[in-house]
Amino acid sequence: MPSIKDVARAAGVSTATVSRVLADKPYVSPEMRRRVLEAVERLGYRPNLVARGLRAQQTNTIGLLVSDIRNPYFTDVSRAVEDLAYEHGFTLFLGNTDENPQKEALYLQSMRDHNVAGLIFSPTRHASEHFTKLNLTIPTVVIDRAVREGDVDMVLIDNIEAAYRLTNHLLEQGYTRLVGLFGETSVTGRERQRGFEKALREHNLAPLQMRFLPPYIQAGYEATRALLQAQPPPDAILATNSLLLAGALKAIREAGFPIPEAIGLAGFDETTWTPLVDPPLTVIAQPTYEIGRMAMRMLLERLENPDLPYRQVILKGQLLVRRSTQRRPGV
Amino acid sequence: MPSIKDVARAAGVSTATVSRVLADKPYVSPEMRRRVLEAVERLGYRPNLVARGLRAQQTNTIGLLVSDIRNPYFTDVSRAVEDLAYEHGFTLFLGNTDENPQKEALYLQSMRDHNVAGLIFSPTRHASEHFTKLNLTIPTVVIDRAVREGDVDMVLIDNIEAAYRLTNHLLEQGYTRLVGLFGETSVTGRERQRGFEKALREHNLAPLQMRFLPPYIQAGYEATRALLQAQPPPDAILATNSLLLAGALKAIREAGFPIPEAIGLAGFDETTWTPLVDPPLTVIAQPTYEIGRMAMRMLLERLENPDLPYRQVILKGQLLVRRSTQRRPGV
DNA sequence: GTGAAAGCGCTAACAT
DNA sequence: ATGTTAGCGCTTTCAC
Repeated sequence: MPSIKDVARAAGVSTATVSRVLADKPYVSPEMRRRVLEAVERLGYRPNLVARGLRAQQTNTIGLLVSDIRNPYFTDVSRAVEDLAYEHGFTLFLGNTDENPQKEALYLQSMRDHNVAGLIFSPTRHASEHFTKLNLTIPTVVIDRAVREGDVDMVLIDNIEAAYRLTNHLLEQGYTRLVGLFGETSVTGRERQRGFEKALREHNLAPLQMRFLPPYIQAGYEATRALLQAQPPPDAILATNSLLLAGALKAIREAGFPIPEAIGLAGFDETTWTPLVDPPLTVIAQPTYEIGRMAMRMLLERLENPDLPYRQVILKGQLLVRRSTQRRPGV
Repeated sequence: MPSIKDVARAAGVSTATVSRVLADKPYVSPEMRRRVLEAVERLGYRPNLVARGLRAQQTNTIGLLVSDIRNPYFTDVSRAVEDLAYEHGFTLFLGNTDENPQKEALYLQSMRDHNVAGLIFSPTRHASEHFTKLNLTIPTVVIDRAVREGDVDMVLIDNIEAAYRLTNHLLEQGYTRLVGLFGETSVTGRERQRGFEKALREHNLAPLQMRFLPPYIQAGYEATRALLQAQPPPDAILATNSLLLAGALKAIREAGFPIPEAIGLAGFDETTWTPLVDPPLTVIAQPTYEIGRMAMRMLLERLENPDLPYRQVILKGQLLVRRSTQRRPGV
């Protein structure tokens, strides 16, 4: 790998001139520019980004910390983030925290140690509740989970409202014995629970059951299996992420309850399969790509202008009504 | 951010001693070690990885280049890679190439510029056919797509065999007018086509149609829609990745052909939804997590020992027979 | 055992 | 307009 010195020697100029040419700085004669570019070309020179990062005390990397990239929500978000990062010459560090505060802390350390320019970050419940204690000096945009205190940019959806809307839809369809499955590890789960309860309360109903679960299909499956044993069983299940939803569907299927007649099923997150399963599922679709794009855009703006006031962007989920909750198709 | 100098000053030693202590080098007196560690603790010192990377001419990062992280195959692989990377103190750079040789080339450049220690890489068809011309000096493990020439470690599945097995299964079920949907942009698509044709030939049949498509649901959907118009229509469709498969399912559904009676549907890649859709889909399940883990393990071994002979690991896909191809449930 | 000093590749302040 | 040089933070000779 040739260094800037090699280029300077080959072009018969100083390294400073090479640097100037490459940075498109003014005050370089056309002749010098030509000679430098020729040498760069001939040697196949590429600037060493590690050296540049050290010197500039600033790298062109950004860190993306999510709980699990396999969660379709984060898969989509990460794609959006990466797209925009790529367009702007940033490279993406990816880390899965597994909703584990310790792993999360290690990754935050690592991102700092790597001197990333910025961070897009979906904090665990623990981190979102003690955000200021994290002492993040890196420009950060928080996604998906609201942070109580602390100055940060955030991109969120209105979880309470979305869960409220979804629950109301179930109630309008005549379901009354509702069960809620929530993520236990993020504040998002709590918020969706609030919307769920609010809708029920307004109808003078109480939840039949509520479960806070880790974000795995298996967890949704096992919880649902158990819940279906109750006498009388629930007549509707609301699962607040795509993993719990998939698990719930599997359990209801196996138990032989017809959907939507005996039991209604609704959840969060539009994925490839929600319209394709049997029956197609009613969900709140989050604008995942837009969330990722917005987060990255806000980060870029903050890098450009650190004094910007902190902003909190709240996007709305979209209710997609499908057969899994259509108990009254005629109504 | 305190630097090693600050630690040295605080501990009353030289930076060399601090470095030695942190690297757990021998020949440091217990007293010095104690003082250094105390100062490190007190100042909250963290080594700057950018500086270390420059000095060592070696970073603790690895690059993962895939066509699209949203493809469930790559989502799973990336999770496995990240797990193992994390366990070994490596941080992951992620890039989507979109099957675009130019974007791919830029990313390969970028990875080199960042001086990554190693690369896990799913080449476009173009790159896999001209692999030596890529002139990769970084230790690399190629996944998913075989590379013709060139010394590289690879982790693959036997695509010809898998497609052959899947096609035979369709033929055994009595389907005869088979259509194949293949990825156009990777060599994987070609290989699966070979297995498809081989099975047909052995039954003295010819494919009704074959289509090479970009890896998008929409592409699978549109192609299938068109294919179903034929007179007589196909009686089975084989889609060689999960995106084309989802598109095909959607089109068949809309056209109102009952699966598996009027038309059989089979494909590649087990995902959350393949067992949950209506009807559940027969697929070749690739051991995605194992592929990612193996790739990363091979990379770590090569970093440890660059003189290792190059290895090609071929894993077998697993045929999961479900209702979508069960035309003869009794047989 | 410990410290002084060079140097990884780059940029920017300063000198000319 | 161009060159000289210091220094980003670290590790590793080399000298003592």
